[in-house]
Amino acid sequence: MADSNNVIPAATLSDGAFQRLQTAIVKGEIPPGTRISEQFLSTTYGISRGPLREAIRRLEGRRLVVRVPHAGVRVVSLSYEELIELYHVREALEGMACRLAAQNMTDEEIANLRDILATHERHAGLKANQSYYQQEGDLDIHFVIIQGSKNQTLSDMLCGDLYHLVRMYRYKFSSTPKRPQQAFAEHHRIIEAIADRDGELAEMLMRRHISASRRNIERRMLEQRDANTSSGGSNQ
Amino acid sequence: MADSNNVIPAATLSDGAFQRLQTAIVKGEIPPGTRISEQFLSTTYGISRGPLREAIRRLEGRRLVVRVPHAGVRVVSLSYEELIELYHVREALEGMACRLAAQNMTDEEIANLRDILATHERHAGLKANQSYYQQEGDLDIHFVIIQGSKNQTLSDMLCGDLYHLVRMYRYKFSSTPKRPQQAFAEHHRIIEAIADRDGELAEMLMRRHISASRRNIERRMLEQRDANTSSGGSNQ
DNA sequence: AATCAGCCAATTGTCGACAACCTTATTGGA
DNA sequence: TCCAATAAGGTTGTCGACAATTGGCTGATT
Repeated sequence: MADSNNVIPAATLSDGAFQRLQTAIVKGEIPPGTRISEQFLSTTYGISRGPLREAIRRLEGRRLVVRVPHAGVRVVSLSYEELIELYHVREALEGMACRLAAQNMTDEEIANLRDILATHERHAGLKANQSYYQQEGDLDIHFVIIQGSKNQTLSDMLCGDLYHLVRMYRYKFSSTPKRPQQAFAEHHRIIEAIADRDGELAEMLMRRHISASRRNIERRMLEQRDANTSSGGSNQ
Repeated sequence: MADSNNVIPAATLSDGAFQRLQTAIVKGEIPPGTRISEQFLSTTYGISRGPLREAIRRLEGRRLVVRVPHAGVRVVSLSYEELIELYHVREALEGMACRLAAQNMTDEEIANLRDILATHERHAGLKANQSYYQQEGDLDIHFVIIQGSKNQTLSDMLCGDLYHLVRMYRYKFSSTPKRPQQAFAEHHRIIEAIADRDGELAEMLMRRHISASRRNIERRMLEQRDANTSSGGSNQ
């Protein structure tokens, strides 16, 4: 999902391996930093090393795996700095998506957006509010807004490569006590701006929303580094 | 160039083919829409089809080529709509880059930026002003500002994939009479904002700058469509 | 005991051949 | 004359085997 050409049932072995590997990486089934053995996957998937290598090269082009010549490939593992960089990119891109969504979404789509928010509200009321972040795809406010921009290029970048990459790391930092309620209120205001067709405001609110998430991560990471003063830090 | 890992002298045949192909595509030596024959390139580059296919798959992951199973791959060819979409993405991303550049560039780098602008001014004075757009790499204002953001992820996205893709199509529409002088003035204001460390203003100016280019393309494309009313438009 | 040299196993990189599929030219019929 | 079915040719997809390089292990030397 999230990819437009994913309904096609794998026209070729390489395509199949690519799809399986991408979803496996992106859903966290293969943890970041894991070394990928060609021979192992070859026997696991029941295909030759040829198509498998081609699939891996495609992943490499998408920056989902990192390869060092003659040594092997590993699932990409974001350092703290790279995660922050990613949030800056998200802020810019999703802000733009939000602006475009305000001018391109249909009234029905906006109504649907409101429904999703209401559903989340009910769930948040009776269940643990940390699950607010666990929604995916059509149930994720961000995802729906991005699709609503009607900009295919933007959607592909945000939903194909970045979306799941960010999701992989979201849970790590989303457990700040007050943050979920705050995020909920922010989402509410963003949707209202879109409903008002106020692209400028919608973009600004979305950027603030993501920027707040980023600062939240920065703060928590600093605390974490203070906790263990020796040998702190970045993975990999 | 433009890629951070390009100085490495091709540790493997596949890497070499990837670099050669990427630069060839991105510099326009292989025009958009051209069909790529594996056998031809295999003999041309003097390597087997295996590594070559892996290189192509990497290009595919970067969306520089598009492939239809069992039929072959073609160099990506942007339709009018996709080009416009790309400009929206650029506006968001380069705007952010500009904001970050204003807060992260060193004084020396800013001075260098001013020098480049002055050089362009002299060239524009005595030579045809259309060549203003032909600068590349370190001589391109946009390129230098993006690098100045010190955000590696952002730089990779903008300079690796999008930068050359946009350049491929720039010449097509850049020949509007008054546009170059206007662009020059806009660049001047942007650099001043960066020098003032005013990220907010720098971002706004850069976004206006790119937005103006986009509207320019939209207008020219409309004229072009009016000219030949029958069978207008998008390639592919 | 620690370090460095050299060897060995394992993994990655490359190749040529075969199979499957698409494209195109040709031929026959309407 | 035009369209459609068919067959030939060529291109892409897949495979197994071989070569090259890396990383770790053993063991000798200081």
